[in-house]
Amino acid sequence: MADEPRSVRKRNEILDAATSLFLVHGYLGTSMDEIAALARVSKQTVYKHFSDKERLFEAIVAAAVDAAGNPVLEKTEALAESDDLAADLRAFARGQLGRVMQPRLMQLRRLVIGEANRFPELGRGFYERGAGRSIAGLAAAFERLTARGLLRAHDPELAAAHFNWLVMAAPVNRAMLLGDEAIPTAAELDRYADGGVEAFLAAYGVTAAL
Amino acid sequence: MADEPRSVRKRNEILDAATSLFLVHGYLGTSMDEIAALARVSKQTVYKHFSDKERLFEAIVAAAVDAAGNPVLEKTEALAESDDLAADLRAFARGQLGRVMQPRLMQLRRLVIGEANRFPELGRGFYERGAGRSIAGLAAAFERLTARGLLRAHDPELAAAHFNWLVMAAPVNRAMLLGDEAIPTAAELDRYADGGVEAFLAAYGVTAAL
Amino acid sequence: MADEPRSVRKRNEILDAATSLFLVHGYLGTSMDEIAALARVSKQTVYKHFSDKERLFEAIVAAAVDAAGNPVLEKTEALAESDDLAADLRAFARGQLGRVMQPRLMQLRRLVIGEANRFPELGRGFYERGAGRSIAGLAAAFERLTARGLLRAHDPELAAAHFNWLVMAAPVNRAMLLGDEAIPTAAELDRYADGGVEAFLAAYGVTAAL
Amino acid sequence: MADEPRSVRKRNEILDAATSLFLVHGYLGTSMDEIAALARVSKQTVYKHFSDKERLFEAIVAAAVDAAGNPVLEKTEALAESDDLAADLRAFARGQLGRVMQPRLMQLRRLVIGEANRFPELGRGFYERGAGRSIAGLAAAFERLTARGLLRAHDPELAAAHFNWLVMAAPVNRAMLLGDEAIPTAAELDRYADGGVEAFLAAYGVTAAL
DNA sequence: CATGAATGAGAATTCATTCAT
DNA sequence: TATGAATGAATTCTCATTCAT
Repeated sequence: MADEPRSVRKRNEILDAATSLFLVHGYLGTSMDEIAALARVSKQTVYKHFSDKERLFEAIVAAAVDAAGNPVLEKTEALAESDDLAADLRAFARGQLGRVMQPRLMQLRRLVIGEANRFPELGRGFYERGAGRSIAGLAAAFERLTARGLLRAHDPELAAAHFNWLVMAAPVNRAMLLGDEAIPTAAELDRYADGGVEAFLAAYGVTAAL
Repeated sequence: MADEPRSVRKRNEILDAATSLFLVHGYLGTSMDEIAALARVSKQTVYKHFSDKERLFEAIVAAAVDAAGNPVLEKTEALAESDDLAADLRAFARGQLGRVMQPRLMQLRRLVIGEANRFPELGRGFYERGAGRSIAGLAAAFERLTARGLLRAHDPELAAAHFNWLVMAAPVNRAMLLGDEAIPTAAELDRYADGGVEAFLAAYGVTAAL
Repeated sequence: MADEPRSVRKRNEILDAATSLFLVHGYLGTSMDEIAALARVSKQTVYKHFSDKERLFEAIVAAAVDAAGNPVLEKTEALAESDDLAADLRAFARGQLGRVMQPRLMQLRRLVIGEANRFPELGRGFYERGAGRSIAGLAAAFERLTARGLLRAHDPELAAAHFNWLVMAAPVNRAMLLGDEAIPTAAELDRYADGGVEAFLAAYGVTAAL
Repeated sequence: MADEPRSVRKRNEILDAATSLFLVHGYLGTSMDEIAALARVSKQTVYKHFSDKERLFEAIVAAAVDAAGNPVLEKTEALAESDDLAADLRAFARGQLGRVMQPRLMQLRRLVIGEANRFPELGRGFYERGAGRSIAGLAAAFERLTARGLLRAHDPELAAAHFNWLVMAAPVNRAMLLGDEAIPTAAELDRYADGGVEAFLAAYGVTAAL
């Protein structure tokens, strides 16, 4: 771990430098010189590892998306077998929202959206690993929960999207447009999550039928 | 009107050219030369009208946001006095979603988000005239509807946000990341709208209580 | 006088504007646009009166040199017939020094020196109407005064140069290099003048021989 | 010495090229392209060594002023202990005048004066290392010589200025305004020097009192 | 006659990329 | 392997000057 080859260490330093620059200044707003300088590496070294600025950028974003992770599948699988759905949905919602609203992820989302014309594949990757995966996982869970009689989701895909965005859309949209200072505190995020879950259960829950 | 002064005509041609270029290639990706060429105007003329690239960009975005309009207030006021809430909400949702999902507006949203670090005021303006205004108008309407016994929105602001994003979030988010080819057809948009309204009424409607 | 033709008035406004700009920013540092704007005249009007930027500049400097005047000849003629040489030399020195040290003239001198490579004739004109003329006038006076036995100037030309620069050189050189804030007060200038005259008389006067 | 690093050699070539161009065409009249071309260096290399045109200019002038030197202090110290004042003053005057009147120094003086508005510090530096230092050194010497009874300089500072300008002012002023062709020959300069010294001694010497 | 526009070049500065060393 | 230099084009912006209207 401390003994990884020089080359790998340099590569990571380049990735780190490039990531923080690209996230803040965008693709065109970041120069290879700045990246090399921040990574304290010669420009040649950068080009040795990444043949292109485009390729470097794509590697950056892919790595950042990966790093952001989205361990939703394990959680939705657990959700499908929940015994206290309201509580478990709340916990799930809080977890997901807190993860998504990290400043770095917000910046990454802005970056990917801003470059969607230039790098369409990045947008697709971001979507698929992000909201797409969440909604797919939720849809499977909601289908199972409906089968178990704990939910009434005739169209599980749609219900999953509704759940996802009831929880996320408002803070995400604000943060996209209003900048990182508009990112709510953890407590506020919890309220967004709880409010979304409450509305979702009112719409799709079975307890309402009592 | 056909006789407006040359100067005004030129100015508009510049604005048009700059808008289409900025929307597609972004701020840094668009050069003043390209703008002048597309407007079939000399660079000097561009600079005589807009002292700066930054100022030209801001003017572009402000004009585009204005042009996008958002005549939500009249509509939410009508909504507040609705006699057939389900139908009227559906109509409202369809109208808003169709308006918001116009390709040009999608591009503008991508642009503003991508440049939010460089031009924070633009993000704020976009938010306030867009989702912000919609939600505010809806909140007022929902408060009135709750008073009239047609809705149960204890927290009208939150209910408004929920309505807005139940209808919009899924297609907007997809289009942001997946590009204009991901913009659904009108029929699909109507389904999104109807599905969102249905979920909203299930959660906040009074008919469920019957 | 109040009724001079429009054209002449405009011409003077252009000259005024150009003068103040050229004096401060130099030839290359001043643009025709700025001149036209400051004169509140269209650029065409500027070009109607002065076919060229070069020609305008030359006209400016010539006019400024003329305006600075140098009414030295009348005074040196009077000097030649002085009955109280010490007092009259002092008065003359003070007058000349005060005239030369006006900020506008200092700026003009800087300008002409700075552009001496580009506009050699301007330097020549400035020299001839300035120090050159003063020294020539003084030389004639000193020759007469020597003939009258009031001075011992075997080489009147050299003595005139010595007089001129004993009085002027120190403050002029300082002001050239140290800027207008280094221009001495009137009282200080008088001391420079008196000191120069005193040294001159010690070197060239006849009273010392008593 | 022949083996100095490439980088240093390039830097010096840039400095040389920039100096000769700036001296002749001034700050605005010289372009970075011309400098790079004359130095046979790419523009990037220029910018890698000097981040700015302004900074390059300042470096040029500072280096030129330094290179001009002004080893006046040693000489004035020797002067203070002179046994043959007239001869030593003449030698000193001839040396200083010859040094100051070098064409390159004249050009530098014109440049600094012409840019005194844009670069005030350069004017100050030039003054302090030039006339200012000379006069200060002379003043100290004259004070000592007065104490030794070889001179009558009640106000040594003023006497020093008088000496300096009696020798220098006429040719310097002519050369400033009339261009390098007006620079006198060495023989003429010697006559200027001798004439100045003679007048100075007539005014401030003690032999006159015999 | 005077304004707005056009021209065409040139300014400073920066860029991504590649070649020497 | 990595540094400095080179390249060659592109960027924003300004300039002097000239047409049209």
